[in-house]
Amino acid sequence: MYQITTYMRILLKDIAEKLNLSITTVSWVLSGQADKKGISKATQELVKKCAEEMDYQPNLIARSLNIGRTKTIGLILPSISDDFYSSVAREIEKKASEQDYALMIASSEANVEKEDNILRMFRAKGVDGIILAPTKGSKVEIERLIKNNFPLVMFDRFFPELDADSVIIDNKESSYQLTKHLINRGYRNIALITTNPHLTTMGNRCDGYMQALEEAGIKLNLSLIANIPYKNYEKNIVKALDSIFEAVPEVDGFFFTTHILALEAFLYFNNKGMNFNEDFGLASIHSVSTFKILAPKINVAEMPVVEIGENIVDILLKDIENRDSGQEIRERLKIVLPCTLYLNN
Amino acid sequence: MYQITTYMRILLKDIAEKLNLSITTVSWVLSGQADKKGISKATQELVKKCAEEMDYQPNLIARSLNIGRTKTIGLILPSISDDFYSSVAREIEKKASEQDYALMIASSEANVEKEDNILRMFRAKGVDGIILAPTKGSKVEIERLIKNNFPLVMFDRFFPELDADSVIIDNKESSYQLTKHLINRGYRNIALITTNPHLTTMGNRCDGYMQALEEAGIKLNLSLIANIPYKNYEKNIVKALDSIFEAVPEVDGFFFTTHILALEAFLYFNNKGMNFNEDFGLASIHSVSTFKILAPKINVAEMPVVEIGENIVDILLKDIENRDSGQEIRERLKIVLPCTLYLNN
DNA sequence: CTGAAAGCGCTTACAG
DNA sequence: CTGAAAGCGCTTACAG
Repeated sequence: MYQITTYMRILLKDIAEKLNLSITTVSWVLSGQADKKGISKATQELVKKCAEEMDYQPNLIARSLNIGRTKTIGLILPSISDDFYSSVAREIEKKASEQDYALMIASSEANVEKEDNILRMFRAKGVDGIILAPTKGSKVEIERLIKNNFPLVMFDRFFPELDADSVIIDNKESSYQLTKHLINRGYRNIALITTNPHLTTMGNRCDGYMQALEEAGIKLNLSLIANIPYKNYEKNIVKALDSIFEAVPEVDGFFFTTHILALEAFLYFNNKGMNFNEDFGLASIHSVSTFKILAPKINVAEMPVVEIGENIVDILLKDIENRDSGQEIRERLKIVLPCTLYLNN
Repeated sequence: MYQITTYMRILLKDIAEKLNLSITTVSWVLSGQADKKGISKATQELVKKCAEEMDYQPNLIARSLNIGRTKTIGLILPSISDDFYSSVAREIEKKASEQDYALMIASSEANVEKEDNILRMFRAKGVDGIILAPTKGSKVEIERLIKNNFPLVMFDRFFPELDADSVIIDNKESSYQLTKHLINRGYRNIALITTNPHLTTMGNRCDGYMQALEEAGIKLNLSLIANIPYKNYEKNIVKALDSIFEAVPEVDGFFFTTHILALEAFLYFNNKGMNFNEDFGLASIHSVSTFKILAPKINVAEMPVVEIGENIVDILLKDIENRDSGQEIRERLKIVLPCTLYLNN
């Protein structure tokens, strides 16, 4: 049998042979079960010292194969480098590592096929649970996991038809509050700049906008609504803004359903030499730090990144525990976290 | 023996039993060695069809234990959410997944102990190689890996005393060019805003600054040099800028050794109501997209994120191949990539 | 063309 | 207080 040359690695066997003990005894000591198994203190000391000296590192692959757990969770993001996703990833990693879980991360690039492949790969690699910011499209693979009671938490996006644990924000309420605030401040021709409104997350944000208009008795002006295709949004938003300014020159406000679009619009305004901070009422779901300089008067509903990360990991680890202890499948948790509103007058 | 209840998983054994074949045969077909081993086409078809129908997923943990390889690489970053690091992480994931490698990611939080723990954890989990943006401090664990010829590539920071593969940028040259450009444009009192100058990376950037001054016959003014402690840099930079403006009111330029400090300085300038784009010559190593609006005239040396990611993965996979084929230890590669300069006049 | 069996490095029920 | 042995689910040298 051919075994790949790997550099010298100390095994339980090596320690056992050196000390004239059985592998069993060594394993028990090093896995902290020595007292439970009644190993003498003297032996415990010997084993620990020897393991230290030889710089023993357990082979966790072997352990995983044996116990059926890897202490690893898988995270699937549409994009690793996106500001929001990478912030959530950071919180997830932090929380997970506190509980001794490692993190595998992969990018679906907003592509269902890739997402499915990653889901299958993660399962094949034996992750204990999966965290997913899903992309749109067929959900066969996800449904299979849920049906099998595989620990899975979705976030950011929400699919009412899937009975999965999920952590999202109060999309409609925050959007409603932001739009209402703009209206209260006297703006009447508020454009809605969004992307992918067919996704529940984005759809709810649009709903909030519309509800605020309706309550104020402002008629919806379709010329003020821009649905930016996400692919090449940098180009598409230029066209969309051009046509809004052409069709509705009296536009006096902008509600952006994501900070990414807001940022891109600022670039557009800036290129056009517009004094957009003075001339328009601005609002956006989420922000980045540079908004403080770029658009100091923008109204923002800030996503609670830390809480999102914490909730996700809490739920997932509970799921994992549950499954390991053979519990009944409990009802899925659907967490909705409030955004923090930063309103200017 | 107690085995954790995991949901029904199809094994090679299940397929073998169903088809009245041996596990060996099934394994050979599914791992693409059927022709080599002379399995009849008919059997091949049967096996493939059955595996498909039963939705067979190989247990990669078992495979890994057997072959001593996991097809997984580990990535250690000081911070996952940092703009530069998450961009590099994205490229690494992309390149790695193309080659069928998965990515484990962990954050050292710029803490040597954590870094060491992660290195040990990654090894225990059997990653095939490690990519590391190292933090300062003792390098015992890294040296051990290098000594053992474990596939390892460092990036962003460089330690001359470590004989490791590394991918960095031309820190001194880019800094020299940026500073020289400011001088050519007539600025004479250029402040140097840096952090951690004892790190080779940052030290080289400072050297570039000093070389440009020296060549121009400008005497180094220590009052214009600010070394911002990285911890709480948001607070520390305020103090540092305050004292620069107090000590050298005629300061007319700023060279930032990282975009993070530049961004924070813009916030400061902005809060003070300074017209910093008009009054100062600005330069920075790396940027973020909002610089286009915030500081349209800043001179920038842009880090080649894509090339960095590609080089890292290329080298690491070559290291892995090398070790697996039992090659001699080849000389370590120390790649220095040029930044792209964006100079304004 | 196909299979029985050993082995990867652990964990743990069972025996003494 | 300690150990021999089975098993986790694969891969593969060897035999036929």
